[in-house]
Amino acid sequence: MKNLKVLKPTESELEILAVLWAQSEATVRTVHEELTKTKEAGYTTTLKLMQIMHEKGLVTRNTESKTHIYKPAIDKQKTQSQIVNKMISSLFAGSSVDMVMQALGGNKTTTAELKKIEELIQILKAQK
Amino acid sequence: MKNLKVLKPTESELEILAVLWAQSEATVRTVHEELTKTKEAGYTTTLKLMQIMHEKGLVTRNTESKTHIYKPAIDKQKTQSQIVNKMISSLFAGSSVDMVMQALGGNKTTTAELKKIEELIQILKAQK
DNA sequence: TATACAATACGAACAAAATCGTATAATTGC
DNA sequence: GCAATTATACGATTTTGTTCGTATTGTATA
Repeated sequence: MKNLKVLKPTESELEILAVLWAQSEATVRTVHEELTKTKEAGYTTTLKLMQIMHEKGLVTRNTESKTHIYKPAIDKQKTQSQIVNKMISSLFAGSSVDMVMQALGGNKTTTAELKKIEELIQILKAQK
Repeated sequence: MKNLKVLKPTESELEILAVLWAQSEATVRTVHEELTKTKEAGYTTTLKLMQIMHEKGLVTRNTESKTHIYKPAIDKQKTQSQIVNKMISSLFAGSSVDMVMQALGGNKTTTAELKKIEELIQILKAQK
């Protein structure tokens, strides 16, 4: 009995999770430095956020040494999928295709990437 | 000088915008009835939300008759793209492909939809 | 025209998230 | 060992979003 209730990370929490997913684990300082590459934030703010995330069970932490080490406690794929699906249903009236079009339409996708998606589509079609 | 500052609708506001986008225009009552198909909400709550959206410039309204008529004031495509792009950058480390894979991977996409995406890809490839 | 009904306005309360200051404890380098 | 530094804890405040009750006004109709 662990993740029964759906944990819905906030915007800020997602940013922190993204760092943790990328690095597997990190200290508050590391996370904070990563975040401040993109946006303004005070150190204690990041600290507090991560403490709250710990309370919520979004992260685990090792407190053996003074400097705590945090790890993500929820699955990256699952979380991504949850959020994407929610967005598809609320913002794209349930049409994943519409969303994909929006995502790819920006013309920023390289040929190689397009090829990758084509391959995925082949696989999916084969499964039908 | 219209949309200079990025208007970031909240969750609830997006739900309302979705209705307005779908119907072009609507009264509070109509929007509210649409919303309550999905979720619980008091009428005055919806009303208040729409009034706030008006203050923020997310919608316009015609107040000639007693019953006001609301229209979306921000563009559907632009808004969708904004949100999707933000998600790609914050949740998928900037990889639109990763997000597309997540969106399509759920195995809920029909063959017809897959075909549509393939066509889109052809078009995009032709543009390179 | 009076009554019932439907709509808006508005303020207040509540809730959730984010921000930050300060206290305190551990650690490090002289 | 002590000062400076770095970390956590924690409470308080602020900000933002949501919810709802109540007052008021317009509208239709009996």
